[in-house]
Amino acid sequence: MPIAQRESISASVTATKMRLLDVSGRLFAESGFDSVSLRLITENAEANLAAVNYHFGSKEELIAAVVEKLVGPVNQRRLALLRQINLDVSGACQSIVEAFIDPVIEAASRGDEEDQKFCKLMSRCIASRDERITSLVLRQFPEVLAKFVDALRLVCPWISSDVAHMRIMFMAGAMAHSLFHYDKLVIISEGRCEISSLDSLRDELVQFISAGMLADTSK
Amino acid sequence: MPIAQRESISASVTATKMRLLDVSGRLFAESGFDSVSLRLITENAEANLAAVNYHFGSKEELIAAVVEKLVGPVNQRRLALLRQINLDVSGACQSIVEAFIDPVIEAASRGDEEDQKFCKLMSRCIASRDERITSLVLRQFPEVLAKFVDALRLVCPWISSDVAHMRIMFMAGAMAHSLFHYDKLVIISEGRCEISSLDSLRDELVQFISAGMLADTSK
DNA sequence: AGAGAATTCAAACAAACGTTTAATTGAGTT
DNA sequence: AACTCAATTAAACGTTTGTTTGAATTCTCT
Repeated sequence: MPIAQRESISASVTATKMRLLDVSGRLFAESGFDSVSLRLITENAEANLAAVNYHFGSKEELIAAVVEKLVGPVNQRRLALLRQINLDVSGACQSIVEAFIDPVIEAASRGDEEDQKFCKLMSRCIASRDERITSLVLRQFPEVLAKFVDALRLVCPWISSDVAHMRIMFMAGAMAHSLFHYDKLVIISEGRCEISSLDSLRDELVQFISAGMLADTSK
Repeated sequence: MPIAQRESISASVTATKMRLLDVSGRLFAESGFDSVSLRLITENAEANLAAVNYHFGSKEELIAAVVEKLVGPVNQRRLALLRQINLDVSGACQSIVEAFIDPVIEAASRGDEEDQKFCKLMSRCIASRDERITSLVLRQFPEVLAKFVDALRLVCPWISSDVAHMRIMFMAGAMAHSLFHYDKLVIISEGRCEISSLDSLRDELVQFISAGMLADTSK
């Protein structure tokens, strides 16, 4: 039924196309990109099986659309937050770490979906082991990496360029891993670790990584 | 009727079976567990297509064999190293971190294969997003987690149980992520970061994580 | 209302997958 | 030499996958 077609004639994005994007993201978060079939997607989106190929061309292009829609805004927000930091004040290192992490937490909390789903999908993008995914994600990442390395080395002059690059990688890994698995911590710890909210996870991540960033081997 | 029977004679492991295990590990490291077909495995192992089902029962059991053969010894070595640590001396925190990381580095360097392949496979096991894999890996992990949490809290009494659990998770994430992606750092950094050996990566990991472990929020 | 583009639909496609089957080999035992 | 049984082989099985097709339907605009 034509209800929401009041606006935007030329730049029209079909309701079905948006539904496919939305459902795909939710299913990809749960089971990964490969495990989710087009049949499962189109059934959940109440669309025809051929809808994905019609609107996106192929499953691969659907995945690309989901990934880029997800990581693009996050990286832009990271750069925006980084620009706002006064690198001269003490605590600037923690601000850098927050500029990297908070865009993900914000996006997760802002979403109409549950936080978990978003975190899992984001984690699958950041730390994917699939070359087809990483090539999509890493396309935007060189700029982010370079800017954060520069900022980090301004705040911590004793860190070499190589070490700075590695530490950014450590940060990404710690974040991606814990974003994906933090809800399992209760089980793995056999009840010894209580459920932690996403916000408390964020706080601990910032503390841990900030301390790691400030580490001085030569000291 | 061929039956994939449990090894009544424990010493008898066929040459074909060992070749399948070896080739599977190498291929799984490159492309992941799902993407590698039994046909590709058996061709590379110069065995018949039915060989996997004959010797292991199913592909799933082959994966389980590969995973357990890989992560089992590493976890045992972790616990052994942890027991040897004198938790009273200064620098004990770094020793704990080393006890977690070094077994992986040792196994990678000891292998007859290239380091990269081993690291990628190990990383796929540790930080897998596939429930079927994580359930295998995490079976042994509660003991490791509990022991490392206890040791960490002895050395850093100001850390709560919840925070200790999270920091172990951060450590695993930083390690797994960098083990898998460190060889890509040259490309992502657009040449600004030189190739780093596995040993130098290990040293920086230890420095970074040790500092993170020692972080004191209340300070 | 009617022409034309855009979308949806059911059906079929070829390819790849893990698994199973039945026949065959080959060394060790009686 | 006949028998045994684990191991290997070629071939086929039934599913599932992404993709394509052509007709039917719905929407847009004059």
